[in-house]
Order: sequence, then C-alpha cells, then structure tokens
Amino acid sequence: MTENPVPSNFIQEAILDDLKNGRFDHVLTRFPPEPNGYLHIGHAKAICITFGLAEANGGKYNLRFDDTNPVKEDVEYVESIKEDIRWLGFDWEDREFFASDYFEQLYQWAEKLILKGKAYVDDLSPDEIREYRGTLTEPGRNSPYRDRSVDENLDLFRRMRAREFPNGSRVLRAKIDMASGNINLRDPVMYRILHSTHHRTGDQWCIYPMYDYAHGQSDSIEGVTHSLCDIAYEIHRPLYDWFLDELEIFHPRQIEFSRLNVTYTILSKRFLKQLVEKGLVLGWDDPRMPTLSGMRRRGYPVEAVRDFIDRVGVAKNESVADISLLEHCVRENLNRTALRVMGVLNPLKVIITNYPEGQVEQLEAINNPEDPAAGTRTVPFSGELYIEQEDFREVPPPKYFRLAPGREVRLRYGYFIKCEEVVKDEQGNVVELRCTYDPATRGGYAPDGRKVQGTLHWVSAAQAVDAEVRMYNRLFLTSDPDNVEEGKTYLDNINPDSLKVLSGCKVEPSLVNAVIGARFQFERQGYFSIDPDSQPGKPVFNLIVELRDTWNKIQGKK
RNA sequence: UGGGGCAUGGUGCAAUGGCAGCACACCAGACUUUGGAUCUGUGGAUCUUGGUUCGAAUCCAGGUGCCCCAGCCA
Repeated sequence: MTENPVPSNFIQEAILDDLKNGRFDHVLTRFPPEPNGYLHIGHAKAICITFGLAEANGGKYNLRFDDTNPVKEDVEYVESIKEDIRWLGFDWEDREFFASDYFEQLYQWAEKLILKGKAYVDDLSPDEIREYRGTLTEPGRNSPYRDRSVDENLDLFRRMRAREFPNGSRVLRAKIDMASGNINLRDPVMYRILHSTHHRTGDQWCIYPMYDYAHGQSDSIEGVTHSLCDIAYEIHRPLYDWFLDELEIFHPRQIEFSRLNVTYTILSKRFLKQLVEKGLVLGWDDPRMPTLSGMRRRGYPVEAVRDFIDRVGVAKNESVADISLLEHCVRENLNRTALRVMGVLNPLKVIITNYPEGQVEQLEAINNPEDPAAGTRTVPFSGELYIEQEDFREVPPPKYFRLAPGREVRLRYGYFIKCEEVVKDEQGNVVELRCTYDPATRGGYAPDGRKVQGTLHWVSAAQAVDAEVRMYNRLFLTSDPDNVEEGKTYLDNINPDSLKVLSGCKVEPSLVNAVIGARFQFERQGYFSIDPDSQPGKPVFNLIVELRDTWNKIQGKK
C-alpha cells in the first residue's frame, strides 16, 4: 500500500506553490467524466490523482458530469460511473454536478462575449468551416460572417436558441485569431445547434456548448482551483484561459498529466464500446475488460488497483505501464488476504486401494499461511479422490516432481500416496490412477523422515462440489494491440483463447455456499472469485490471476 | 521557422548543480507440506553534440527521435 500519503509529483509541487504564493488559499479539484461509456483503469488513474491530491492537501473534490453532447450520452453511464468511483473509495458527498446545470449561465456568458465583440454567429457550413480553418502549416481565413454587428449576432444567437434554425446551419464562434499557430484558437466553435433530447434537460435546449466553452466556465462556477486533465488538453489551455479572462470570472489553473496506457490492453472508450457492441466480450463488465466494472467482477481487490495507480506515478511522459505490475499488485494483496482452498480444475480420479472401504476422515488444513488469524478448517479425505490431470505424467520429464508410475507424492494435508497402476480407456487416455497410501503419513508428515518432491492438491470425490470455472487470458495477443500494420486493426490482435470455461471442476465442500465476490486461492493454481452467475450449491469461479508458476517457466524454456 | 509537449536500465517512476536510486520484469541461488510466499544475489539506464561549472540527468545552445492538434466529440 501507499507508504507515503502525501504524493510527490510535479502537480503536488504546483499546488504547494499556489498555496504558498497565495494564488489560492485552498484546494478544490474535480473529475469531469462524460457519461458516454464505462470507466476504465485509465480513468482510475485520473480519479486517484485528482481526488487524491485534493485529499492530500486538505481540500475537497467534485464529481461533475460533462454532459454537453446529448447525442452520445445516457443515464446508464452516469450510474455506472458513480458506482465505479464509489468502489475506488471516494466520496464526493453532495458535490455532484452536471455541466448541463450551467447551460443558462453559459448562455448568458455567451451573450456577454457577443456584446464584447468577442463572439459571432457564423453561417458557414461544417465543410466550409473546415476549409476556412486552414491546415497545420497554413493559416486560416476569416469567415465572411466574422464582422457581423453585435446586434445582428445577438439577434441570430437568440433565434438559434429559439429553435428557428436546423442542425448545422449556424454556430456561435469565439473571435480570436484565424492565423494562430494553435488551431484551437482559430475562432473555435462555442455553440452548435442540436435538436436532440438531452438525458437531463430534455428538450429545453437545442443549442449545446462545446467542451472548450463549457469546461473552464464550469470549473469557474464551482470554484475549482486546480483543473487536472489529460495531456491532450495542453494545447487547449490557452483557450481555457482566454474564455475565463474575457469573461473576467474566477480563474482555475489547468494542469495536465499524461494518461495511463497498459500493455496488452486498449484504453479507449471507442474501442471498448466496439468490443461490447460487436459481442467480442460479454459486456462492459466482462472480466477480461480493463473497465473498473470488469476488474471488479473479475475479483481484483480495489486496494490492489489503487496500489497499482500509486506505483505507476504521475508525469508528463507518454508511458505504458506493464500489465504484470498490476498483476503483481493483485497477487500481493491476495496473498495476504485470500483464504486457501483446494479445487481441481481438470479432475483425474485416484483410487486409494488400501484405504479402508467407506471410511472418511476429516483432516485439518491451514486457511492462510500468511495470516495465522485466519485459522484452520477441515477437509474430508477418502479412498476416492480427484487430482489435477496435469499432476500426473506417465512418462515424467526431467524436473517433474509430481505423480508418475511408481512415484510417491504428498497430498496436501493428507497422506503420501504412490502410483501403482494406470487405468486407460480404449483410446489410451488415462482415466484413473490406482494408488496406495501410507497410513503413517497422516497430515503429510513421514515419521521416518522420508522426503517426497511433490505436493499435490486434491478433493475427495464423494464430498466434492461441482463448479464452473472461467479461465481468463489476456484479451490481446500483442503488448500494443493498436499498433498494427496497414489494413489491420486492433481487432486482428484479439486473443481467441481469452476465455476458457471449465465445467467439470471439483472443489472442496467448504466452498458450497461461498458468497458472490468472495476471493480464494486455489492452492498451486491461482486466485479465484465467486461470479454473480453462481447459483446456490453451484458456484461459478472467475480466475483473478494465476499464481506465479516456475514450473511453467522451466517447461517454456525447453 | 505551423503550434504544443516529452526524452533516465526491458517497463514505470525518483534524483530540483554534489556517489544515478526504487518498484515491476528478467536471471541465479537459498528455503519450502502451495514449483505459491519469503530471503539472498547478478546483470542492465541519463537521446546526441557542444558550452557553462571544481562538479551537469539537472543550467545554456544546436541537433535527433517520439507524441498531440486541422470535430458543429470530449
């Protein structure tokens, strides 16, 4: 977890400076999502930085929905966004705002700019506006409507509001500089006509403010001191400042930091939406998704997600965080907190030939070796068990420590068993092992000091609970999925094996009534959580993350 | 001579003129009733050229590379 509650980064330094030199005497930040999609791990970084910095400096933070484009937004998203932020552990109390609440004020300020001769109504078509804007290397040209009189502008703008004109027929533009090297300053559009029902204001408006015009003013209305945002808005800052200065209203400070990228995933709302809509995943909360709802469903502890964000840091470099760091954070958390259990994913039947017929013993097992307070439980042992198919090899390769004909291994918390006979079906598949056990090794200790190389997990057949286990793998095959050759897209990099559903799994009986969301370590395999799809007596597990596997590594080298 | 931003091990982040450090990853070993965890150890970085300075990752100048901007999206 975070050792140092006060973050040390360039934004914190800037805040401290502002406090010290009197630019501000308190700190108020805001997170401004547009409700047009679900939050992902990249947003989590923005939220933790934005809200975390406010907390660290004794300030408050607002949640403000940037809902200025009715055609893309929906209440479904505002609900999910709130749930995700709460999950992250932040409480914005009563400071929940919507840019749409400011539409009237924004409109009045627009009239003010018209009156000042700083804004005008333009009749150019969208195509013409683009033409007049010029290019990256050539300056733009003034619109023929640029020098309309204040009265005419005012009249036209009011009639825009009064629904007199169709979509796309006119816009309100700021009058700045069509020759500016910064294209954002080439008379940016402030209002466009959109005859469209807004999810909150309904049909009250048919003109909607653009981001650049709405954002800074919304910050100002709320008294935000530090408006932290994506590096992409850095070149918008002159415009952000321009509106505030021209309007002569409270002037927050915008500071930009670089967004988070993560290897083997894609963090773009557009792409994530595509995955959902094309049915390539089961929904926004599919456990393979980098969305917060997906991670939550998968079973990632929120503490681990936060820890990851802290470790990734804050800077302006374009950076790509290694997914293995996230996985490390998850494992580190779960190693401390998850109860250990035994579950067999791909069962292979084992008959203990010398075990007393019909006998069942209750053996004691440790719940979490990292946490003595977690105590112990009992697991039933009998003459008919399941072990993992992978834990038996008829012809064991070098360094394979598990079961093989004639070899003795330990069953965890159980007995030493020795494989005496291999039973196969007509196709030659191993279907059953016949073994003997050493009654003197109860609990897994040999009184004669005899060693075995392997310890296997197992489940007693009669008491086993049937379970479905969903094994997840990276959604993408390449570390930078969007980096594709001509003619291909990130969709070509999708991993066809990102989900494998195992249906005949056998888990120990203590798991029969595990609650949704509970997390366990299946010993020697990985961490798993109970999926909401679980039914009473029929648990469904999600693989959260596998245990580190050095045997796998050894094999991979060959 | 469009404008803006960024360059530190494989990855991410520190070092704010004074011994380039931390984490993840990687590799080797110890230990182990989870091939988990834990512990120990190895290797590996300041984009480049010049300048200032006793001393430069840090300051200055030039160069190079990468990212962003031409929505009536945010």
